[in-house]
Amino acid sequence: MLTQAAEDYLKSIYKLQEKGGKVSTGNLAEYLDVKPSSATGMIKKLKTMKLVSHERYQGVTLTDAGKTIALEIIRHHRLLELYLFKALGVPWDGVHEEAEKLEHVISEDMEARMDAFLGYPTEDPHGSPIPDKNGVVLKAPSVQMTDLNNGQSCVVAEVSDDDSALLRHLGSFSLYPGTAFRVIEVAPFEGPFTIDIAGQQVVIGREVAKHIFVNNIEETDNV
Amino acid sequence: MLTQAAEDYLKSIYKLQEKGGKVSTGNLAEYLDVKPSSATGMIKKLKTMKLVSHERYQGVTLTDAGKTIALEIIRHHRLLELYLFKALGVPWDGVHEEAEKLEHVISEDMEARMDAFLGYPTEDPHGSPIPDKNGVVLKAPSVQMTDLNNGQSCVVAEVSDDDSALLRHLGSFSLYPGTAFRVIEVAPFEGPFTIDIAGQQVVIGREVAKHIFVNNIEETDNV
DNA sequence: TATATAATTTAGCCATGCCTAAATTAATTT
DNA sequence: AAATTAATTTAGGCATGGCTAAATTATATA
Repeated sequence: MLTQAAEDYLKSIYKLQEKGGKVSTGNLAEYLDVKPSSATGMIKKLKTMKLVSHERYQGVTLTDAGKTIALEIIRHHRLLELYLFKALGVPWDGVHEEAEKLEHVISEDMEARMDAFLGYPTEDPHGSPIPDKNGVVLKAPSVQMTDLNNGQSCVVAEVSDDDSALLRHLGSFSLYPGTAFRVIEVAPFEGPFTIDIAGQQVVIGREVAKHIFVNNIEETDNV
Repeated sequence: MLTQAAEDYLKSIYKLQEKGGKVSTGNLAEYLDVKPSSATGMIKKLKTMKLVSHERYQGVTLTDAGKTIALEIIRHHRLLELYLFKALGVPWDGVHEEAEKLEHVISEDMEARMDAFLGYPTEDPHGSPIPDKNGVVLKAPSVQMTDLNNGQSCVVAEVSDDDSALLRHLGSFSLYPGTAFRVIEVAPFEGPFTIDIAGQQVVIGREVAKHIFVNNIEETDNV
């Protein structure tokens, strides 16, 4: 069995790899809120376990074995988020923190029972894909909200799950995955977005919009 | 926040204290499957935290603060056992192992949500009392099955939760808490018990009977 | 009471995983 | 290309919580 710390490193490498491409010691350390020297140490250990590849100063890559474990942990996390949300009514801005601890601890049996209870779901409450039991992830293509233009309509696909305050903010506008909205105006000079959600006009700051991903984009006539 | 190890020590001290009275370093170490010297070390640490009292060679006692934490962990454990059993259908011989890991990790919020979901229960699936949120335990008095005599009828009150094979064995006779049975014969010389459960005759070994506690004892006529 | 035995504690080591500070290597600027 | 700056790694330390082996203290036996 891997330690919790090792699992967290693998998960983080997977997520950084997914976003940015190359994963440096420094990026990884920053993401995990540890010092670079600590990351170096763990990378060395994971390498001896053949869970990552690494050449000095070159960045880390997950091996197939490492990726399998990373996806297993991510699956646990997202199944737990959805389970806590649906079965216990934990608010969507609280499920991440709870899942972060539970993900390392649940058995395969419990994973399977939650999966069945939830009807073999494919998305967590923030719209992130839940890898299936074989580690297969199907992520619908989506676009960062900051790439939208005036007059476009779309549906929220996914939002960041790790910032509780952000989630409460989005929740106050009902900006959940599945919610449709229309861009009324993008303020110039990297300004905020004014959008229409179910007839309500709402202003979304640019920094917030970076954490929102959408799909089903359509051009609509201005009102 | 306490470490998981420290929580396990407090819980174990509470349980040993409950059964036997004096808790020695050796007993504690054996119960936790560590060496006595390891127990000494942790006892010292818990003492500096004022969670236990201890004088060299005299045995350990929980302070009020230590007892509060022990009961909190036991509450988590038993609520989890019942929750896993009722909400996820985990078999009763599997809930202990799972709860053993989860008990250290769930939040107060999750504890409260499970408690509400279950209707503020007072007993886990093995008949052990669930301390309430203030740490109050109400344990109905019960008698070890080995103290029963021929012709007595009773109801199963509680069984040990930590031996999975034993639980499967008991389950095969439907010997759950709440199940009534009548003692047909106690074999002499510390022999096994022959009992009647719902018309079925079953032989229960003495060692097994030591793990079963009963109440509502009545004398009945022999058939 | 003296001695043997059993329980407990101390001393010192190991692995994990974090840290700081210093050294090394790579990348960038002049 | 040389020098500066940035990234990474190494070296050595700390806390946790195990371990073994040796010393100590208590208990039981002769």
